[in-house]
Amino acid sequence: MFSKSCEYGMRAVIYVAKQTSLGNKTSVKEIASATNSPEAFTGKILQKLTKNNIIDSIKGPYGGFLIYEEKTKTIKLSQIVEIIDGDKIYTGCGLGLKECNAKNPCPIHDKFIDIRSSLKSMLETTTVYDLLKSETGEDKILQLKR
Amino acid sequence: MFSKSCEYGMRAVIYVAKQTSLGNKTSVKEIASATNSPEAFTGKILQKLTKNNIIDSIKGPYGGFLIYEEKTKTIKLSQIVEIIDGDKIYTGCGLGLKECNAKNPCPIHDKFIDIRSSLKSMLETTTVYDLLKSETGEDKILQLKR
DNA sequence: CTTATAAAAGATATTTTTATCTTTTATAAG
DNA sequence: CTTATAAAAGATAAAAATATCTTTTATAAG
Ligand code: FES
Ligand code: FES
Repeated sequence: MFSKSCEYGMRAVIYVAKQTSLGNKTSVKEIASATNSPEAFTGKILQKLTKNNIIDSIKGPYGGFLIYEEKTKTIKLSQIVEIIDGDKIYTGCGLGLKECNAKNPCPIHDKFIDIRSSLKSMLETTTVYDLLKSETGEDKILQLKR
Repeated sequence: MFSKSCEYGMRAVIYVAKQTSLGNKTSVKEIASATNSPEAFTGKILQKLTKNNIIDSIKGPYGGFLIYEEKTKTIKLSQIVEIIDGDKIYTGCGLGLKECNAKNPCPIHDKFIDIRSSLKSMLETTTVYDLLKSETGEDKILQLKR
């Protein structure tokens, strides 16, 4: 569904948010290890997310990454996906035609846009904050490694 | 959503089915041109689809690819996708964890499986035959190039 | 049997994605 | 000011996906 880069990115943001909520800044090394992602590559992705103002970073000793809780309420999964994977998943044709166009639909258009819309809507209505909150109770673990 | 190979494959199967229904066998060259796909690469994909018994091929003069109408009723999009892209799209975790497991769910599990299931179900309930039939009338064009 | 045609199979090349390594910049603390 | 730390930036490298080219096999027709 998503590229590896995007998966690493989403896992990283969730982990950073969790750590910030616990009062910790966290390093590339720690993020990569906690999310089971390659370290240097994760660094590149964090760079991109920082440039795009999803997370914040602080250089130097006692530095690291963080994202304030208030901000987690405004960051939607759709933003992370779009920054890393672009908007193909929201606008692209299921058969890979250059443009998806209801006026000139491909054979799977009607069925495909239902799915595509649900996905878009799910990503747009899910904030990082939502993911930190347990849905079933207080102690659901944030599972990011396996 | 799908790999380019998979997109080419779906477009090719739809085109072959359409041509068969018109009484024509069709060549790699014609399929590639009609679906706007790279010729040699499309040949490879057609090979794979033939081996997996999705379409039939005939070598030599007056040869080409075909898929009988009766068969189009039994071939689901899900089969084409699985042959080319594997089952990651049906079973994989949205965050890319090694396994998606409801007993040990990742933070987006609940929301993600809804989408994944709808997609799976859509692909499993859509046959190649369905795609050849107009949904709004008799003369909806099969759009495979753009 | 020979020739022409078209797919199958195999080998190679290109591009994109993923991953790593090195150098630079910022900054906290002594 | 110097040192240590950690991210940013830039340069390479490796792997996977996409694409092409060449050789082989099957077969229809003369
Ligand atoms: S035209 Fe193909 S999905 Fe809309
Ligand atoms: S565990 Fe991640 S989607 Fe199921």
